Formats: sequence, structure tokens, C-alpha cells
Amino acid sequence: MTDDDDLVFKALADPTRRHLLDRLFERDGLTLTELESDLAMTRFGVMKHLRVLEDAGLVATRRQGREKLHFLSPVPIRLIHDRWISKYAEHRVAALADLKHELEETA
Amino acid sequence: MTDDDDLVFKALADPTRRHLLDRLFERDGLTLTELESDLAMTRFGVMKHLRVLEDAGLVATRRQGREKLHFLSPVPIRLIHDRWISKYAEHRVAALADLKHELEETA
DNA sequence: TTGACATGTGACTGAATAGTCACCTATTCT
DNA sequence: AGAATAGGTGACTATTCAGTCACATGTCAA
Repeated sequence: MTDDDDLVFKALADPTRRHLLDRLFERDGLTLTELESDLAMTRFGVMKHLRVLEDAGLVATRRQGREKLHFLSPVPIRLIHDRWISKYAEHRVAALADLKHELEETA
Repeated sequence: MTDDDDLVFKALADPTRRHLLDRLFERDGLTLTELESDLAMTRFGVMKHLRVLEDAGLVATRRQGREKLHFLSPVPIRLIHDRWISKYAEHRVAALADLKHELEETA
């Protein structure tokens, strides 16, 4: 009972990994050390998490000298969306989500 | 290090639960027994999974006599999408995802 | 009301996962 | 060259979670 995008969902299941994606969403091309600075965890923990994200295709990397730059790769996220939201329903669901965003901002 | 939609991501992390969402995406309003028929697992296991999905807001339910009907609730999925795909990038990413869908169909 | 059906609860067990550590390699700067 | 910096590996432990079971409640139909 394992499907193909298991890695993606497992990767997203951890709050630390979601936080890493948030940081990359805000600003792309961060290094391991930059990403680590933010977290109450050893470098090794962060490295492990980044590895999981990379294996899932949620993060792409590029080596530059002794540094490794990390980039958010959003396509797998969109594929999750498309799995349970039909093109037909998309408009309505997006409107509801927008409403929810607005309500949270005013709160 | 726990954020607010932890329940949603944890819920999606399990392949059995994703399969249940797939079934409800295909046809809404199924009962526990109907959902169970499909799975190599006891009724209790399926019930636990449905409970997790319901707590996460991914599945809504309605009692009807002695049956409990289950409905897919797609808004949390859209919120995941919006978290890492900006309105600005959405078009481009959606196009890439569509391309990927087509490639998989021809394969 | 009796029996069958549909769903529900709390406790238990085996497997998977997060985080750490000791130790290692490659690159840059002086 | 030597020291500092950035990243990497494999093994270990504590916690978490999936699945099961004995038992229980509510509903329908004859």
C-alpha cells in the first residue's frame, strides 16, 4: 500500500521541513548554514531534513564552491493539489481558500 | 516546532489515508463499510484513519440512520498549495504540472 | 423483542522516524 | 602549508504511529 509520491507526503509531514520550505519560499538559494541558524537543532538534523526534501523533489540544489545552494521546487505541491481538486472545482475551492486567508489576516 | 496545520500534513502522510481520499474524490458519500471493502485491513484500522482525516478537516461526515457518510473536503489541500505557490507563480507552475500529467498519460 | 448490522472506544505491540554524536572530506584565505 | 569554513556519513536511542483485539452502543427489520 505505497504509492509513487510517498516521498513527497512523508517529507511534508514534518514541521521542521515545512519551516525550511517556508524559508526558501521567502528567499531562494540559501545554504545549509543559513538554514540552520534559524533552528533549535544541530546541523546534522537540518542536513537530514534537507536530504529528505531533496529526495522528494521539493528542493533542488546547486553546488557553488564549498557551498550548497537550496531552491524551492513547487511542482510536487501542485501535483498534490491536482490530485484532489478537479479543474472543474478549482475556482470554487480557490475562492473559499482566499476567503479563509482574509479572515485569518483580520483576526 | 509545531505549526497549525500539522494535523493535515500528518493525515496526508499515510498511503492508506490518501487512498481513502482518492475513493471519496471519485465518489462522495461512502460509508465506513464501503470504504473498508477495498482495503486489506480490519475495520478498526480504517476507522482510525478516517478519524485522522476528519480531525484534519480533510473529510466531513454526516450521520444518516446507523450509517455515517463521508465527504471529501478539499479546502485544506488548496491551503497547502497557496502556502508555497504564490499567485504570481501559479500559472507557470500549473502549466508545468499539466505537462507532467500529459507525459504520464502517454507513458 | 430479538437478531443482525453499522459504528465506536481504550489498551496493547511491533515497526518506523527524529535527533544526536564521533568522525571525515573538500574548499577557501592568509 | 596550515587554519578555518562548509558540507557529509553511519551508527545509536527515544519517541511516535499503524494495526489489532476485546468489548460496547445505537439502529433497523421482522
